[in-house]
Amino acid sequence: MSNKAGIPQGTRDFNAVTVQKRNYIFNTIRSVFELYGFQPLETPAMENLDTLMGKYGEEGDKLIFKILNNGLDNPAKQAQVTADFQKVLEGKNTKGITERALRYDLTIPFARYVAMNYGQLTLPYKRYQIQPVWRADRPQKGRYREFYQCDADVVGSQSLLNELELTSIYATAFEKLNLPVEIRINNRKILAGLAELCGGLQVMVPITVAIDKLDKIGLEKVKEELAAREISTEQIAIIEKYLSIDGSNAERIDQLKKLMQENATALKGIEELEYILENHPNKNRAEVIVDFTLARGLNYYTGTIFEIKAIGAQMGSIGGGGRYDDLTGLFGVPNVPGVGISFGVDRIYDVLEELQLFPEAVQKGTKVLFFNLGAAESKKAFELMQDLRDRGIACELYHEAAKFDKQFKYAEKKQVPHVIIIGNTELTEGTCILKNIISGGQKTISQTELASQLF
RNA sequence: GAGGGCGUAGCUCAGUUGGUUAGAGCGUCAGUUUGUGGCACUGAAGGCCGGGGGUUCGAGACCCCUCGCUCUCCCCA
Repeated sequence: MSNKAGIPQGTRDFNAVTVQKRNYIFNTIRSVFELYGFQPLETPAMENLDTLMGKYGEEGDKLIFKILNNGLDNPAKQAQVTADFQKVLEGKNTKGITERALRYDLTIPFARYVAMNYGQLTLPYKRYQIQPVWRADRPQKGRYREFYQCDADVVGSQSLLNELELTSIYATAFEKLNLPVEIRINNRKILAGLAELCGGLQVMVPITVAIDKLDKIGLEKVKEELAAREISTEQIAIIEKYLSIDGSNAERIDQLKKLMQENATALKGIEELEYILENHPNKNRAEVIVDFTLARGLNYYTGTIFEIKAIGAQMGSIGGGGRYDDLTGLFGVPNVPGVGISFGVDRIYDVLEELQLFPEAVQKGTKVLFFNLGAAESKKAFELMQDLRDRGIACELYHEAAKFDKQFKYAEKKQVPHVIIIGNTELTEGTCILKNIISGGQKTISQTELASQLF
């Protein structure tokens, strides 16, 4: 096996059928975004490394794909490059070696864009963005190094109406995709309140990291992890109570209120949560479930957080998002609140495939194949084919004069439903044979009749 | 970052305790069949058995290294 062809780990080629199925997902989500008044935005595949570093936590920084600078082999710069590379070996980033990176998500580039164009934007600015992102992760099931995100964010508005809209977008889009999901929501203020009860905001991150793992590692392991992070026995007891909250949404909120007592931060979070539960408009389309153990990794969230779980499929979350108070502050424009959601298209694809929920009509291709039975015949066929194309019907003429056998097999493999045969006889008579590949039936019609034929 | 599994024809995979010329199905091409496909039959092409080293009279198989793919954990969509 010489020169084996290959593509980078964690990336994929998409064949015709796959692209069509993916477009079905993209188009569905895009149409819902636009229905809710969101406008498209596209940003470059690469960003300045500075823009991305430090935004996704320590783990995230390691997963950013960095782009090597050009011209490192320039002999004149050799001493500097050698010194810079030494820094890289020590684990430091340096502009001498790399100053650009592939985007890691769509939210930070969006924040960068808002900061750069703040004066020109009509606020609140509602944008959607559908583009690939790259992560230097170890690929595995449902995890790729190149994958698409579909984000919708609103910046410049504190209003909880935005949360209602985004909840509704989730419900509507997944209903259109015919995919049953549960929308889990929580509020970072509740988690902050819990942290306040357990020693202060500085323990919020370790607490959220630990409780986020509850359904994976179980209560005992979570408690062990908390203890390892110097959280006292009484405080762990509070967290245990917090985690044991159960029942319907109303029951859960009730229990939480008792636990949180007079904590103002938590009460604010609960109030926001209740508002969304009471007012979101598409209750019949998807279930919204309060999940106090939901934390989400990204540390810029400050209010409502969302996560989407497909019902009946073995898959991690297929979407998520939340509210952030000050995303653009990192780029010099403070006090711009926002809230956003994201759809994980690649995972949605895998789930739709697993549950066989793609509609038949997604696959579309050539409708009519003209047989090629010689020079004069194919010339006429070409003419007639162009008329059909002008009517918007997808057609092909077989690429060379070949035996029937081959032309039929071509039509079958490409699942072309109709073939038109123009041979010697038909050419002189001004007719053509119209054959349905699926039924096998055929009829001879005049070439002029073809213009009114439906396919 | 940690740990499993797998690399044999274009694809999916067999290949016995190590044994002589490495197989099947699908696909491709040709023919049965120069104007009617799917089916069937016949035939052909197609392999440094991922790469390198070692053990052995002998390695696709055993050992070491290496590269690639895949899955799990961490983390995430």
